[in-house]
Amino acid sequence: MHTQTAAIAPRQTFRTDAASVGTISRRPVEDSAADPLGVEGVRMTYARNEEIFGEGEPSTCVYRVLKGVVRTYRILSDGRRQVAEFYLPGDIFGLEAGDMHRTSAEAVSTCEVTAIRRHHLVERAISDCGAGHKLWSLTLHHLRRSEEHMLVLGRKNACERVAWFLMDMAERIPAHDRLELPMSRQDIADFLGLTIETISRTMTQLQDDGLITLPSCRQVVFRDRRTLEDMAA
Amino acid sequence: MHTQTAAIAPRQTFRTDAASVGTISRRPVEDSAADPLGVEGVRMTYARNEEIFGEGEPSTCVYRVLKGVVRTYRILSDGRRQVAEFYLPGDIFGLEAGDMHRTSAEAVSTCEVTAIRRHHLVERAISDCGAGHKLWSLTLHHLRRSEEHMLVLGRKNACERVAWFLMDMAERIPAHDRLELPMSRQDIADFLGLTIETISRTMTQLQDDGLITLPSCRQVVFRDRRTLEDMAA
DNA sequence: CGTCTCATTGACACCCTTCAAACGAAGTGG
DNA sequence: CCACTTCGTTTGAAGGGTGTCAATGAGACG
Repeated sequence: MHTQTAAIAPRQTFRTDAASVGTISRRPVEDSAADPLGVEGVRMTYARNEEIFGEGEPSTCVYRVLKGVVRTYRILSDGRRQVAEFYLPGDIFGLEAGDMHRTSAEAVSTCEVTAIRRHHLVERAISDCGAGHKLWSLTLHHLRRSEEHMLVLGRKNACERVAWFLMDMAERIPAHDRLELPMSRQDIADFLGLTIETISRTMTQLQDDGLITLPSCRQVVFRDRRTLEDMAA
Repeated sequence: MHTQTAAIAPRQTFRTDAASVGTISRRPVEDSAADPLGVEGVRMTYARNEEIFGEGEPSTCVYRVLKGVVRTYRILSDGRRQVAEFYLPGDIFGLEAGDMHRTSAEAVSTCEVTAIRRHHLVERAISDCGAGHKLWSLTLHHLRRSEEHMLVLGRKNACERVAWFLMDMAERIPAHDRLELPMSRQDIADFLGLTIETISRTMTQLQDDGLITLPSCRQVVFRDRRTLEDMAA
């Protein structure tokens, strides 16, 4: 199944810990789950770092996150990785133009998803225009986010990227001036087109500047949202 | 109309030359033009660097390129610009999730487009599921390209970016081992997240390495496609 | 308490940017 | 036909931001 992931750089070794639990967690948890798209799906659980689908695999399902966080990404032959998006509970991922996945998807944390057969969705989109329109809107929304991401990757410096990331996550995981990061520094780095060291240095600098405090490496407390938002803009 | 483009860096001054011809060229050329999306549109011409729509404006139309090239982009308050995509004849642009444009669009060269009323398209998508499905596919295709672009911006060096760009353009503008670039170095730089100087230096280096020749700054002749494709991958 | 993984911090290198100047092509006017 | 201007491109020199390499620190777990 892993056609493209033959020669991966040493960094990706963390992925191996999923193999040990893969066969167990990949079984469906419940037979059916009602979905907001109006198509029945199958509930699945994935362990941390377990692959949900891989680049080059046939695109049979579309997924909706129930619990946990999922990342989609692409990798170059030498192991450089670009995380395209993080998907939080309620988010839908795995929609593809063709019948092959162009990105890979993995569980950032232990997570539950509903898997919806792609052809069920397409059939419904063809018969029910309302559902089709909803899917289109969803894709347009993804495209808009993707274009924003391109602006960040192409034109913003490390500080602005991190500030943007924190503001974006804070918006998606609402909590009063406090943010629990669901992903590692490496994930953030690969999302922002930086290295883990730069993420770390930038975070501590934001702390030194009095914009945030870091009770632990996964927790961020906002102390000056206004300035952060200005940096992120 | 230009709500967001108040304080732009000096670099954007080239845009002013469109103003002189804007009122003339903006008139419809023909009343109606059959479109592959099955909705009638109005043919328009735009001068080089003329704005087709701006960030923040209401999204009333979707466009199809007939002649010339269009760029869509976003800019930061200090003038940094990220070109999201170049649209060639046959391409469709201007589709938005909401009723407001999140990017701006300008004519790279003098160009003709068909403008299709957005609500006509949406109405048709709602009544004709086939058309709706086509629009969805189109958006998914854009999303796929956008994710590839993110990988380039986030993880590739200057050489790889330029090689990728040249290979991509060569694929979209087919001609035997020869490519006529429709856009300036500045456009390429802003598309690839680099500076104009880096683009120039990289191009001459590719020439020195025997991979391309540059008869003029807009013309590229491919001498070693294999190596270029390896760099681009 | 030892091990493992991930995060932080430091020193240094390098790729790309910045600033500056020269170059070339196209257009204009004498 | 030739100066002159203008705009875009090329080239050079120097600096800075981020990457690389390496060591240390901090939790989690057995």
